[in-house]
Amino acid sequence: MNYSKQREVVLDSLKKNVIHPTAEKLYSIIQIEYPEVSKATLYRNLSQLADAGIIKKIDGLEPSAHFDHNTHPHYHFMCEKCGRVFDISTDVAQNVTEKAEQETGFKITSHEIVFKGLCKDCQE
Amino acid sequence: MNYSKQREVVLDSLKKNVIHPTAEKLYSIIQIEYPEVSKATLYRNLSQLADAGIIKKIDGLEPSAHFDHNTHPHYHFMCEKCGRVFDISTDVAQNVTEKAEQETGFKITSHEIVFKGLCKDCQE
DNA sequence: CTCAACTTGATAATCATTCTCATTTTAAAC
DNA sequence: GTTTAAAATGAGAATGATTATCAAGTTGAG
Repeated sequence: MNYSKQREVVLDSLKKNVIHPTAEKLYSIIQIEYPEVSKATLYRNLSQLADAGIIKKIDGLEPSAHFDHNTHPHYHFMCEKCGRVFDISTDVAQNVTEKAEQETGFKITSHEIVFKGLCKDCQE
Repeated sequence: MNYSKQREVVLDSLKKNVIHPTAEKLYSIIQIEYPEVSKATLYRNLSQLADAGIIKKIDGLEPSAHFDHNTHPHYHFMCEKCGRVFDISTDVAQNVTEKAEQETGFKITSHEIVFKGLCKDCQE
């Protein structure tokens, strides 16, 4: 991957926005300061960065993909009221890969847990 | 929900096809025997049945949604080679909801785990 | 049987994303 | 610093999945 100003902007903006934004959300954020980044470039760079393991695409949050600059293992929680996405520690489900491999005989390379419900703020 | 022949066909076809088909896959299956079921009706009924809790939409298997007639709690595994989706017992991750609620203070109403890797057949 | 609510098929519309391609930028080699 | 091939870009077209629209047909309680 060669350097490009636009890719730098995409990655920096994702790092600055810990809200696990969707591509569209990130696009609108970037537009404010860097209107020179096109939508095609944004999508292109999001997949490239994800392929390179520099960012992570969060599955399970359809209809549109969310992205996370934190590639350390962790799970996610999405509040069904405010829509915000929070990180959940892997502590909540230990050795799941091992257990699932034992139980099935499958070779598991990745897994993802998505919780849904109400965040603290929205419970009130 | 009133009765309709088409809805019956959709539900029966999903029950007969344990492969966790996508909407499009199910459409092509249904077309063979019941060409009178339109795509709009299929999509409409899939969401209605899912809203009613009669079937379940499996998230995390983008880009298109998969459906499951088994609404009992269980997880999923998708083989990255053959694309098949298998059920995984909830044994592999016990008390995750409780643990996550304790850790975060969020009210969790649902969660989903999707594993990816190679199924038994594809490991050879 | 009647009638309002529900459902349908056909198709248009929408949304998210990917693709195309001519132009521009990057960076390694000279 | 010039050359050059590979990489990256912007604009917009194209695609795929899904949802919306709406006139016409179906269902079921009274």
